[in-house]
Formats: sequence, structure tokens, C-alpha cells
Amino acid sequence: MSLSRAQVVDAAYAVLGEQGLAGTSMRRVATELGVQPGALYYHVPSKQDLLTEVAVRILAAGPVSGVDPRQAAHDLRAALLRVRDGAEVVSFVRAFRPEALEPLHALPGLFGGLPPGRAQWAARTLVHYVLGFVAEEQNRDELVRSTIVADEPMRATESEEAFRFGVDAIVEGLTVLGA
Amino acid sequence: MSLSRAQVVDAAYAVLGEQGLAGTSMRRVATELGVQPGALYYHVPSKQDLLTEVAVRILAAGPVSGVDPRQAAHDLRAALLRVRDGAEVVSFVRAFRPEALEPLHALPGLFGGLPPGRAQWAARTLVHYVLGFVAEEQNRDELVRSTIVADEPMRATESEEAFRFGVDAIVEGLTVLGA
DNA sequence: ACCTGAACACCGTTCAAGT
DNA sequence: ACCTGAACACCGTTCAAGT
Repeated sequence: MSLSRAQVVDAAYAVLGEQGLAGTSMRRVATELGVQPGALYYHVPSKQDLLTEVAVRILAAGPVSGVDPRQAAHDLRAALLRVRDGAEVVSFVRAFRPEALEPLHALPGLFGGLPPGRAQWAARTLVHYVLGFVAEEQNRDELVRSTIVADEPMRATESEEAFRFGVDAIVEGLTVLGA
Repeated sequence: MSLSRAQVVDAAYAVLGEQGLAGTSMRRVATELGVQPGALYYHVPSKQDLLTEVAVRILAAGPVSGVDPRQAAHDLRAALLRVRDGAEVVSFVRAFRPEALEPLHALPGLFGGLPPGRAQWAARTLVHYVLGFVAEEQNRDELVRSTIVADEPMRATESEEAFRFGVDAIVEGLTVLGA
């Protein structure tokens, strides 16, 4: 039975979870599937496109429409934290194919109180914050994992608090200034 | 006359400006200096350390203490925009050696109205926003440069406006909620 | 249609050996 | 002390050839 595109994405997602983004090479994905590297290119045009699908999968667990912006921010963070380097992967895809990340396009709609232009800006502001914050958290995790830096207990709960503070402040400011 | 560490950093900064981060390899920096790749490792322990020095140089044009947080945000953005992929480079260095970026450590001091813990969080929030926003701007520039995507005039001034809106909203929210 | 084998043009880093 | 030459262990991608 031959390989499918979905299987390639699955394998890439699995390698990401095991090795992190730095360890997620096309060659390793191929090895995971028991196939030669070149075989992947029959199913996927490039590594960037493969990562795009992985990012979409990451966001599938993510923010839904119909909630308030604060909830959406927490949901987005939770989705990113589910896999190693999740924030980095989504940031990368946002850089070169932002239109592929449909879940993020619903966010402006959550700022119902603002005029459309402002709602767009507001959503971008919030997304930048969440991606930056979680990327920092996960980069820290990677450093801890490679024992370059020592783990400190209590970081998780302090992170939680700091994140909530930022979200609250940003949403507050956006709704006040956006009107 | 032999190479100096400063010359290697200069060359790396120059290559970054000409080729962007993706094109900034140790081998290209070596070529720029008319030297073999291995020679660089006599002056610099790794590519990561070299990029750390480049990031410090980028931030040297950056935010000063003694201004208000909004001014600092605009100064930081201006510094990042001076070189290609400046935000990406600083983000990368922040990931693996944040203590090296001294200029960013002064930012909590600008939130004088907040208790110290909150001022820390506030600074992080603002920095995440600025780095994320500028990284998006510069990634766009890279795509335009490679003609993957068309340039749209008016983007610069709209970017300016959007950035200011985000900064104003964040600083407003932070000072209101932080007290 | 789908995959292999093998190559191309790169990487960062190390290290003996030269001067 | 400083650099070269050459290698090691990787990359992403392409493509003829096989089945």
C-alpha cells in the first residue's frame, strides 16, 4: 500500500513532538516512514508546505469563534503548548503563508465592539503577543531539555499568571482605545 | 594583519544586510573576509555566539532608558528595521541567550508606576508585541524581495498606524491593570 | 503511480598540519 | 597565534531509472 499525504503529515507531526523543530528534517520524516527522502516529494511539494499542514493541525485544537478574545487567547496558547515548538512552527508558517492559517482569521470577529479596521489590528496585536509569549516558554523548554539551563520549579504557574496578566491588559487596552 | 573578533562581527552584520538571515552562513561570512570557514572559529565559538553579537549591535541603535514605554517601543522598532531580518535575529538570540541583550533589560524600569513584578511582565508583553510585529513586517519584505508576493504601496504608512495603535492599546492596558 | 538510488549544492563544526 | 585543507555528519531538493 502506498504512502498518502496525510501519513506524511502525521509522521512530520510525530517527529516534531519527539525531536522539536530543529530535529524535524525531511530525512528524518522519511526514516520514520521507512522510505527514501525523495519519496516525500511525491506527496508534498516542499518542507515549507509540509510544515504548513502541521501548523494547521496544531491550530485545529485551537481557538474557536463565538468566545471572547481573552478565552481565545488562552485556547490558542493551549493548542500551541500541545506539541513541542508549536508556537515556532505556527510563527514560521504565518511568515510565508499566512492565508493558510484559517483559524486565526476568525479572531477579528471576536472584537465585535470595534470597527472592522481596528478589529483587524486588535487581532494581530493579540496574536503577536500569544505567539511571542508561548515561543519564549517553549524555547525555554528546549534549553532545559538540552540541559543548557537548569529547570526551575514554579515556572509553570508563574508563566500562567504572567500570560493572563498580559492578555488582560492587552484586551482591556484594545477595547478601550479601539472604540 | 590577522583577523579580529570585531571584524568577524562586522562581516556578519554586512552579510545579514545583503542576504538576510537565511543567507547568512558561516561560509559566506568567511568568503566576505577572504578566509576559510574554519578560521572564524578561532575568533568566535559558534554561529549562535556570532549572531548574539550581531543582535547586540542591532539593539545598540535601540531604546534608551529615561523615556516612556511608548517611545521605547517606537525606538526599538526603528532599531530592528535598520537591518534586514533584524527582529528575527533578536528573537533568536532572546531564545537562547536572553541575558546577553542588555538593552532590553532596562525596559521594566520604564514602567515606574507599577510594582516590580508587574513591571517585568509589562516589559515582556511590550517586547513580545514589538518583536512579533516587526518580524511580520520584515518577513513580508523578504517575500516581496523574492517576488513570491507583490508589493503594495501604502503598506508602510498603514503599518505605522497599526503599530502605533497596538502600542497605545498595550501601554494603556498595562498601566491601567498593573497598578 | 509511486518509489529508489544517487547525485547536487549546500550547511556548521572540528582538527591536524602548516606558517 | 592564526589560518588552511580536508574531512565529518548532516541538510533540502531533483531526477533518471526501476517496478
